[in-house]
Amino acid sequence: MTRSLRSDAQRNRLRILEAAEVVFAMKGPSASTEEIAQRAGVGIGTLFRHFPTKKALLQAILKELAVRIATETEELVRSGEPASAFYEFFSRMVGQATKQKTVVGLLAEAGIAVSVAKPVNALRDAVEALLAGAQRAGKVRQDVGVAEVLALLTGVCQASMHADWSEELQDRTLAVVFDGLRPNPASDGGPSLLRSRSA
Amino acid sequence: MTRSLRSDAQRNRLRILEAAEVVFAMKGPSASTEEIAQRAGVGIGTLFRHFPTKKALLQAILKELAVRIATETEELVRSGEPASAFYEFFSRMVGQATKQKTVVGLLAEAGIAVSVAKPVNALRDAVEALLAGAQRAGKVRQDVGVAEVLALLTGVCQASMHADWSEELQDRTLAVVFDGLRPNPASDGGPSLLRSRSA
DNA sequence: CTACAATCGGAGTCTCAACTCCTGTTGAGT
DNA sequence: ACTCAACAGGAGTTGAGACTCCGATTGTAG
Repeated sequence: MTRSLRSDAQRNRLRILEAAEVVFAMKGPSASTEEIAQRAGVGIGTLFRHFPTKKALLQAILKELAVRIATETEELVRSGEPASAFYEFFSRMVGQATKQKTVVGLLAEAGIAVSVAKPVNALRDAVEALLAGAQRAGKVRQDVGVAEVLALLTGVCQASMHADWSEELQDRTLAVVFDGLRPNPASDGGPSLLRSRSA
Repeated sequence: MTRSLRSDAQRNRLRILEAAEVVFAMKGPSASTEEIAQRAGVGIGTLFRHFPTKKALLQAILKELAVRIATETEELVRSGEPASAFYEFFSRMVGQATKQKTVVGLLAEAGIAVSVAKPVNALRDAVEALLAGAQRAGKVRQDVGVAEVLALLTGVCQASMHADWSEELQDRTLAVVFDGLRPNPASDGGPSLLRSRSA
């Protein structure tokens, strides 16, 4: 298998990971590897020794992020009220996106139909559980699925990241989305755009 | 003022504009100038003679797009039913974004508080009129403003562009947003996330 | 038809960022 | 303490894309 790294190598690997997380969060995936190396206090060569390509480094960060968020989300699922948990999660996510540009990329990957990576799937599953709970509690309409939720989440995050919204605008926008997600007591009669879920 | 260009120069300018529109629409703003020049059937030098920087070219395209969309939108405002016009416009916009990557950039600019360019402001005004009409017709709740609408529109467009959605997912997502935008007959009582509009 | 200024074209420059290579250094087993 | 494979570091290579320069062309005024 993989023999354990020399102590200094371990330390540097960690430093690089930490630096990359910060830099990618601030500047997005287009941040330069040199900046990361500098922030980590290592040479560029060292960075590429540990992560053969920039893409590999980005994926490592994304994976870590996915695990952290998935864990948080699972906790939300478990501990307590499914009613507010779902909306809480949604808000928190959007709030982070403004500063954590990485989450947007992450969500985009989660939106892809069949994700290969396990942590991303875990995140998707956690969101699904959250949604299911809120639906059982009657706080989210029955006819939406994870796909739409992820889609909405991605959209709002991306938009809020690009043009940085005021907190008020963010709240207002979320309020509209949330109202759309809530079950509508007066939904009998009018022709809905929503076809009933077939599968 | 500006003396009229030589005939061949006019022709080339047009060709470049057309080519740029197509290429930017397909590949987004990161498309290379060389590809545009090639598609237009002119040399790179010619391209940069007409548009001193890539940015200038992009802005020219964006401006044109803004004018076209603003015009269409104004027509929607004028001719007929304000009720469906608003939702029609929203849907159409999202539908285009998948293939016209340029519209996303355009909307992002429109979201900025004080836009400098006239065409962009015209677009914003047209959307505002559309919204006002739909609100007067009772088809959109009173407490949303252009800012939120533009924000929502941008978000959904960006998301649909990035991961290309199936048509069904697109419809479902739009349905949720639309339901959020509609006035809620049963909105008395429950604590709403929406603070009443102050200004 | 001629002259010539406006225009064209594309090889070449410049910049920036990912990635490589090789020399010097160091952790750790003996 | 000694050895040496593993590792660090950063100058240098490579590639891509925006932009420049100037000799070759061409529209058009006279």
